Amino acid sequence: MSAVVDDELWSAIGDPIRRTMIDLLLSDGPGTATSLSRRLPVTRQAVSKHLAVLDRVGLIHAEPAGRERHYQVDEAQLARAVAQLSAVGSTWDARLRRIKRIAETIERHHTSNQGG
Amino acid sequence: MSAVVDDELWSAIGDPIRRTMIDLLLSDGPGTATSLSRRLPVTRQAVSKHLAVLDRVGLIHAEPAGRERHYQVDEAQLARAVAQLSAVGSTWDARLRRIKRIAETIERHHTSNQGG
DNA sequence: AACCTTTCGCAACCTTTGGTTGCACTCAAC
DNA sequence: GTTGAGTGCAACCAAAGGTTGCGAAAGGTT
Repeated sequence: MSAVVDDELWSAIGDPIRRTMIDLLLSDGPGTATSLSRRLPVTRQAVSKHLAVLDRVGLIHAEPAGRERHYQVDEAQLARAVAQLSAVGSTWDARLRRIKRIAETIERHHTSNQGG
Repeated sequence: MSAVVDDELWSAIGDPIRRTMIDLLLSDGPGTATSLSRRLPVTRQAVSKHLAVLDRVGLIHAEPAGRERHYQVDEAQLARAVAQLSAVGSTWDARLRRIKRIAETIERHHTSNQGG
């Protein structure tokens, strides 16, 4: 019954640092562990681990460039992630609406039964 | 530059178990730690801890009923969470589209410069 | 009332994950 | 070839998710 989501993908974007990293890669273009760490409140090594996580689920991929490793967002995979976000969102949204409708129905019953 | 999201709220719904719990509470109505644990792959105590987390960020609230504690979703707060999901989603979506447009522009340049 | 069952909360403990520091290696530039 | 920036690996720490074990409270049964 629960929305069919890829837990790996979700937990990858569930971390606030990783979300910010994706944000940075999208807004500033490809970057390295070092360049990203300069714009984040954690060390290069921590960033490196996060990059490994994102790489493992395919949200980003690395391109060796000399002594550097340039990471960039995999657009298709991120699009999938976005789709899952909106899927879960709309599922909950629909349920909330249904609940609200039922609540209103009950409210009406009360009103008609007990005369306000 | 990153989407303005409530990290507490995000990390609350970032956990797959907690997401499923919200799902269950929405689809089956209010439940207890015990009732939820029967439908989840973790123990009652683990569920109890998750309920505490969700309660702390206001996504659910408890109602003592005899020896039981009935938890139910706070609709307004969940609506806020859904809004944040879609906010992040659409931010990324917009950036992806922009990148795609730029990529196509570059593609066109190549085509016109190198003549195919 | 006494008893048994269910549900809960607390505490101890283990494992994974995110974070840090330290160090050795590589590649580029001088 | 030396120096400097960027990487990767390893050890170590703290917090989070999970488990078991136990004792307490509420409800049903006899």
